[in-house]
Amino acid sequence: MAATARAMQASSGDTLFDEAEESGSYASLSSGVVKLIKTLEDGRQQIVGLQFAPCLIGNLSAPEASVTVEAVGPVFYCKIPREELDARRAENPQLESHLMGELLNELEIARDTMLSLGRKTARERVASFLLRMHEAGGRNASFELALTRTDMADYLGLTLETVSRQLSALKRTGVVEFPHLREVYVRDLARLEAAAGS
Amino acid sequence: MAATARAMQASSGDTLFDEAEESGSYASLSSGVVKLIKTLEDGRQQIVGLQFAPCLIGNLSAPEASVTVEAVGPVFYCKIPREELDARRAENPQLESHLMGELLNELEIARDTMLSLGRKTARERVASFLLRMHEAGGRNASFELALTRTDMADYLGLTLETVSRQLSALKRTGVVEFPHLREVYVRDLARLEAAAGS
DNA sequence: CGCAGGCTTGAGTCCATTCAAGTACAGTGG
DNA sequence: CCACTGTACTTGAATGGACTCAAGCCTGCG
Repeated sequence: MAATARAMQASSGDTLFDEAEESGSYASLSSGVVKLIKTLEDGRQQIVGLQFAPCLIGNLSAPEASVTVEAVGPVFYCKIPREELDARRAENPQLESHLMGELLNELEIARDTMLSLGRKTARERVASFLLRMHEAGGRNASFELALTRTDMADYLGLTLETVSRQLSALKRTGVVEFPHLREVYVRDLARLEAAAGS
Repeated sequence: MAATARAMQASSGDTLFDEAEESGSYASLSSGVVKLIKTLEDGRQQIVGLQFAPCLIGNLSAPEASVTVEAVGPVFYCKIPREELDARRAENPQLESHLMGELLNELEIARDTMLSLGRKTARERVASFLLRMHEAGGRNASFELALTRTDMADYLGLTLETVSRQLSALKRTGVVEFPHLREVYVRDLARLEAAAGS
């Protein structure tokens, strides 16, 4: 992309940006998935966003990140110096409005997640999550989960045991199958949607 | 402000925009508070945002609102036709970047709320909320709550009984006082912060 | 083949919810 | 001025869903 961009890679669990720490660059994710994490002093943590390639990572308004960004599985990305992208944003309204669109989309997802976290049961949260991954995977009956059970728990505001139990229950009742632990096969989409509770 | 803007007012509980419904205008909030609500089919609802005057209300990317917007107490605002504001945005990069800043701020708040909803206890959520209102009110020891217990519950992902119990507990232990139900007096800020758990 | 990390399952506990009274308070009309 | 009414709020008792703690099981990999 940019002349000064630097190609990088990271493996699962590596930190790309640290909460409240300054960073001189953005990152353009070219392949893989990253999670955005917020942590309480005592270690409890919540995944407040997932980003899939291709996308831009980094706080558009300040050099300090407001979340920790970690790779989920292997990740390829390019570092882009702040000054460079900021200069382009200033002179290119089309880029700015594209970024605005992405931002609005993230806000919308964040608010849906707030509804989930605040008002849905464990069953509904897990089912909604499967449904979203199903849609992200082109509505194919079988798809791959990027996240471990622990990450799902941190994303859904549950414990990993609860996530596991809910997945088992969905499997037991014939709604989905798990050919390979991280692979999901949707057997009864209507019932999965019903379980997600909208 | 704009030549074509129309001054309006609404009372507590009135709906300014309806979820998934098209609207030909934005609203510029000149006084009062509004809540952004998402609702599940069975009626459970979650407040996914609060907006305080002065601010702009409305979906910047599409004419359909993604949330229901309701007045919290009496509210004064101006309707601004979509085309008008959109035209200004296109020709005025400074306005656009101001809006971008507001949006980033909302996203940040949404993510903090996700951490609250997903990982904090009832006590911590209620204490954090009081703390945020305390800060919004200029860190004055006593301040007014804009929300009813029911609204607080919908914002914090709790029931109104739980909110009430937590407030009573904070009062009983001498952390805060409630001279007039909606009025809060912070008696021990350090302990309130401790109860908020960061 | 054995280890380690990820996952499942079980038993018991606890925090928030539900259901149910009962209290405070503002507004209204007699 | 005071009873009346409705809304907001508080408090109690019992329930239940998700959590904690604790084994044990897969499975990929060295």
